[in-house]
Amino acid sequence: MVKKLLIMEKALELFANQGFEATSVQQITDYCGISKGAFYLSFKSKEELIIELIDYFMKQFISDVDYVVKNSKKEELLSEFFYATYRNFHEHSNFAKVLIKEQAQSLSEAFLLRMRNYDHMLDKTILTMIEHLYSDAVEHTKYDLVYSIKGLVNNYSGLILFNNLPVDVDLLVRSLVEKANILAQHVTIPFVSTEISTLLLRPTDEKVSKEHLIELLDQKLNEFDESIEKESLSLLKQQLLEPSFSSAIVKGLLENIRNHPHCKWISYLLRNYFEL
Amino acid sequence: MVKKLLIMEKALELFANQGFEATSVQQITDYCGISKGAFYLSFKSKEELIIELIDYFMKQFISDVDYVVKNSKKEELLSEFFYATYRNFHEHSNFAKVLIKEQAQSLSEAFLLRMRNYDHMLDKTILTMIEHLYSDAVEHTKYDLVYSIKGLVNNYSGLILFNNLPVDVDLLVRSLVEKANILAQHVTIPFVSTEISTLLLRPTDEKVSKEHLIELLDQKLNEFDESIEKESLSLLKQQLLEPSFSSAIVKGLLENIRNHPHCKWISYLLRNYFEL
DNA sequence: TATAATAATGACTAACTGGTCATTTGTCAA
DNA sequence: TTGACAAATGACCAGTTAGTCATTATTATA
Repeated sequence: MVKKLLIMEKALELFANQGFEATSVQQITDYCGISKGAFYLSFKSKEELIIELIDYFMKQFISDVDYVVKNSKKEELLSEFFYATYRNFHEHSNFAKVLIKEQAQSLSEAFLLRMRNYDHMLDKTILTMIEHLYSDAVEHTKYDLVYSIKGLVNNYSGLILFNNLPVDVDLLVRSLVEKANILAQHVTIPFVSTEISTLLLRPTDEKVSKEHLIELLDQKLNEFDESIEKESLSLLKQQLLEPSFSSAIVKGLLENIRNHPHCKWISYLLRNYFEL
Repeated sequence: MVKKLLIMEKALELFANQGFEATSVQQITDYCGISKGAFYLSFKSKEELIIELIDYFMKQFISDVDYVVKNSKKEELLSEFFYATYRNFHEHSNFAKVLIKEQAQSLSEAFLLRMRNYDHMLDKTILTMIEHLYSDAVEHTKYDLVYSIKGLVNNYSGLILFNNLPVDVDLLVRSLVEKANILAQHVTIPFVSTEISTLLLRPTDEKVSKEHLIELLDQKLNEFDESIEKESLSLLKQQLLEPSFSSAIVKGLLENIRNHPHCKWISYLLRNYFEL
């Protein structure tokens, strides 16, 4: 299983520099110092690799940002959001580069749908943040604001990533916070109206079923040795099967697993399921 | 020569849908209904095709926007800028898609440098616009504003192009104008400072030499039959060799050729050369 | 040590890539 | 009708691609 991560890391590096299409499996295996056959023991195709990469990093990114948004004090919410975003882009800069490069690229339909799905989740998180911050004041402009904020993030990220700019993180965040606030307070003419937003924010995204969550929990339970994490996962499974704990306890249990990289996603899903 | 345009058009369509790397010369020639050999009679390589595409459309785009910026009344300047931008993106939507998709893509070094060059020209035009509009009021934030405005354009363009949104152009422009004005008036914490801008806006771009302009003029003169355009070009060449006309006359001559698609670029270069 | 099970290899395939060039086709004037 | 020239063809080349699989190496178990 460690080999899989090696391949993902090295491949990501190559993708970030040359693009997905322009990087061959041979190049990846050479760069990893493994044989071509070994690659196909870990991934059943080159496309599966890119999809796993997308899943791996987007799940972390979205869980992280969503947690921050839902657990920050109002006065720090916006800056915490931008810090979280920057942190993710910075720590996984190769992935960020691939993301920006390949954003609209065709690749496969499967890839596109997946990306749109994650994008949509991020939209919802940002919308939640905006509603919480400005409530009724931005009723007519909130969807427009979502895209403006995403736009700000994309612009400055691209600028920084592809020009290797020296970054004063605090300045960057202050600058972004100011812009977001300014736009929220002064914009009166939204381009993305409520009508248009219905075209963008697709109506239904499949509700995560209890069964699916339990399946995921079982999977994770097998991965862990005895630990706080394992115990927490086990208790969360109990709560799923028959609710008995108070929401404070559930929240605490989620907190226990939150910081383990392999639990961020399940933690995000459960937090939404329990509506915490 | 008409075949060259056919190839460019059809290839652009494929590039917009599949990306440059993912489109083969075979596909292009099949789509054009010509043989592979015929392709190589028009372009000496696949890369030359993409470079010619970039040149063809970017020259039109930049000349157009630059003209609008330098010839609009102050109160309409911003909206004229956004209209011009939208018009170009809309009329050449396939090129716009390629541009957004392939923006950061590796491709070749030659391609990258070329793109950066055009990008830089656009930056300068936007900067000129901002300085003219807000003068001293944005002294510390103007570089940041350049990237914010470019960001706005990119975001909304991407949104519209890749989601096939129905567009109310007037609304779009009003919305963008408002945002630009709001940012210009309220932003106090620029991320792109004067220092950082020196890293982005490269210091020197080779000054277009008089000889180069004359060469271009001669080239265009051969293309035209007797016409107002040809006469204007000829007079402009005279003016280059030994200035005698007043700037009003020169401006009029430039106006004569401006709208001919093959003259937009030379018109842009001359306008900058004569500092009109 | 012997046996079974798993991990890893890299030569191989079939399909496709950008690009070439001897050959054919089409279009003129004589 | 002929001949000269340009335009267009597509079989072909050498190289690369994603993916396979018989073979070999490594490890664990008894």
